[in-house]
Amino acid sequence: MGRLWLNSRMTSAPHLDRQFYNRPTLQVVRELLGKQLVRIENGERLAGIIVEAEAYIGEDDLGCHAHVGYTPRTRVLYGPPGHAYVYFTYGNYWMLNFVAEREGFPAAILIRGIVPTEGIERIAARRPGRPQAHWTDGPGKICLALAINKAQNEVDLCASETELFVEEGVNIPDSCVTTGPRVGLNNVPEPWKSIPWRFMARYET
DNA sequence: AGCACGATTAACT
DNA sequence: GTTAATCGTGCTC
Repeated sequence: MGRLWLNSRMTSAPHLDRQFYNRPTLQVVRELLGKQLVRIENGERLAGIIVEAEAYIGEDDLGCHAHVGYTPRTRVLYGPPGHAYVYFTYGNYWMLNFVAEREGFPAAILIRGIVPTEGIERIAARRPGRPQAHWTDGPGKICLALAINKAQNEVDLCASETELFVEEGVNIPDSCVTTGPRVGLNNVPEPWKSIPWRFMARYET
């Protein structure tokens, strides 16, 4: 895959709109593969192609934070789609999610892997001493690399002037997509522990 | 007020 | 493969 065409005319690349997120979560996750995540930091674009994501769908999903219902933490999940849900875990790491489905139904997509495309030097500076292949190959690493934390929680991904959004990227054919159980749900009962809501793209730069 | 646990990472054996 | 680090969240007392 060559250089992304939109790099040379980025000002014309539109944010994905709210209707993109206002759909069944599994459909949104699949279509997010290959899209470009963009973080505007001090006017500079930091970006990467999304290659791994997971779905967390509703209060019935015991792996989803919304299984505890409406709390201060899960409030954003019940809000309108197309917003960021950023939470803190393991005492160290931030996790970036996108809210999906209609307002009132709590669902989110965890961004687990991206391939950096823009702002490489700034990203590298935040991942000192580590090989490029491991800069953004985990949900906590993405937030470190792109300077995402609680300040980005509840950010509107669809607003015209937003610091975080998704735009068109590259096509990922079905032949390059694999699915499997979500990661890290060790104490979650079946079937939620093993349901194949993790989506991964084979993507060669 | 105290407790158990976590949608992880990096370092270690 | 195993494990420590580290603290916000939600639950119990």
